[in-house]
Amino acid sequence: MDKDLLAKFKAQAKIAKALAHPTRLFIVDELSRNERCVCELTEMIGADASTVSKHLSVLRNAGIVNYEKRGLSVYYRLRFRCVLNFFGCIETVIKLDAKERISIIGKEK
Amino acid sequence: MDKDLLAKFKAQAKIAKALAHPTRLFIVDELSRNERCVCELTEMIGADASTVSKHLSVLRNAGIVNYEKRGLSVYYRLRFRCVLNFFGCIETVIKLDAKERISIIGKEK
DNA sequence: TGTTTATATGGTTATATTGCCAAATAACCA
DNA sequence: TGGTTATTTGGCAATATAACCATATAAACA
Repeated sequence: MDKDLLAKFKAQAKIAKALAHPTRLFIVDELSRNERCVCELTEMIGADASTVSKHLSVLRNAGIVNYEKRGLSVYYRLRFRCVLNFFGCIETVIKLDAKERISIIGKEK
Repeated sequence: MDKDLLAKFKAQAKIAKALAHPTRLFIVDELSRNERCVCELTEMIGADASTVSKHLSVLRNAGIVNYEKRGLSVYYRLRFRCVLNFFGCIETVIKLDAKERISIIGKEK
């Protein structure tokens, strides 16, 4: 595979990977409505604060979110709303998949 | 987190995860132009055929690709072109990120 | 039937990811 | 200054992923 092409796909994969976790998708979804501090997200998610912080660092590292410290809290924001477009498509995949699965029941080995 | 919401994000994460590898992104990109058999993809990618086959099984499993056996070969096709929309956004993230990184050089600790 | 070719699967090893706890850092306030 | 709260970081154990080799399956054809 061509070197430049490979670099492009590596960069893309990094971002897809950053989104590839239920907790991080929840965070992105939540941030699409409002900025949120870590403690709010931690409360909503119900995991250890350090776990949430690490998920946020993955999103930060991929360039998907921004943050701003105000007082004791760190507020995170979505940097690109277009990330959300992805999910429209994903929903298509999931729904069609569910439909086909129903029509296929009993046909699979 | 709500149970249904969690299930939704798990389903979405499965698809994002399936896309989160350079080789699989290459495959999706290639299939967006044309159907391809495993041997063609293997040739282009330059990895072991078993490795490519496993990547394809990940994409199959996530519902992203379809396949059809003809003779000795198995031809894979993209099931949803909308998956490609994602990459427009990803490119935005990557490019803006590169720009900002340049303007930040020397400012990072 | 036996051989060849294309794919898929099982097994193994190396590496990466996840989640928690404990400890460090940083801002605020008494 | 010392204490409190919010967040991040380091470390560790459990689990998942990726790549290869060897093997199994399946179609084509002599």
